[in-house]
Amino acid sequence: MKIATYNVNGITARLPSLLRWLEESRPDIACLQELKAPQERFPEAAIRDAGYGLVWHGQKGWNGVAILAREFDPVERRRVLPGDPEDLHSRYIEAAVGDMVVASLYLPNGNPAPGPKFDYKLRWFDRLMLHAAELLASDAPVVLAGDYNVIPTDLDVYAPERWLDDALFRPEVREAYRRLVAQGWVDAIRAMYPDQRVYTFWKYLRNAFERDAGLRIDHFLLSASLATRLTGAGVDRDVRAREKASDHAPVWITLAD
DNA sequence: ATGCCGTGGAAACCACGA
Repeated sequence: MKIATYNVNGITARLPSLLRWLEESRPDIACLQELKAPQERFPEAAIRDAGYGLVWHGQKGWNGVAILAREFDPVERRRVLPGDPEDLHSRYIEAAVGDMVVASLYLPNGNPAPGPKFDYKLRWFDRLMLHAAELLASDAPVVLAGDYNVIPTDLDVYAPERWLDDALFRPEVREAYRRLVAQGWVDAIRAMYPDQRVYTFWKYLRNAFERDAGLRIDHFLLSASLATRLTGAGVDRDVRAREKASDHAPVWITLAD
């Protein structure tokens, strides 16, 4: 079982690349973020033609998340993170895929910090923590996959000293991530690569990818029953190297059946 | 230190990203 997460940075602009990657990588489940398309303009037919059932939550202009499952229709459980009826950003969708619960999430960026956007990020984090605790208590196999916009540690950024005041790396955010994981989740990429630098995002600017000036901000959090099945993980860096690439690379894990 | 690049929406520039 292969599960991937991929911030596409615009599903419309990325559709050809996405379809090529799906065919090559053949994930059983793919969580997408930053669709940047309204609900009715998501290219559903093209994804279904590629062999994937799906649920998605679009939004005009920004955000947007989806869950794709190969030869399977995910059963939507929720399309908002509970806790704030006034939050209209489409940043969370959750579905059952077989006996597994899968969430695709796009945590707010939070810059500039401090400020209202940073406050929103921290509030969103609090809501995620409450919901994640409920999911853990359910004892279902759960994977929370997506763009967390969190650099967890110094090992996850090419130049930590340059990111100290950034909303992705501020102490409050690292602490929130640490507390979330401490509920009992396993950070799958870090579990597979305890000491290595693994990046999932490189800015478009200044040849960041060629210099490998990257960040690890796309994460898989696994509940305990899934973590024991973890057999592999990787980043499809070749996809990031292509023409017309997203600034994020697809990230994936494999689980024993 | 920087929005230098990229996307989308609206309008031929702007917001936003991380």
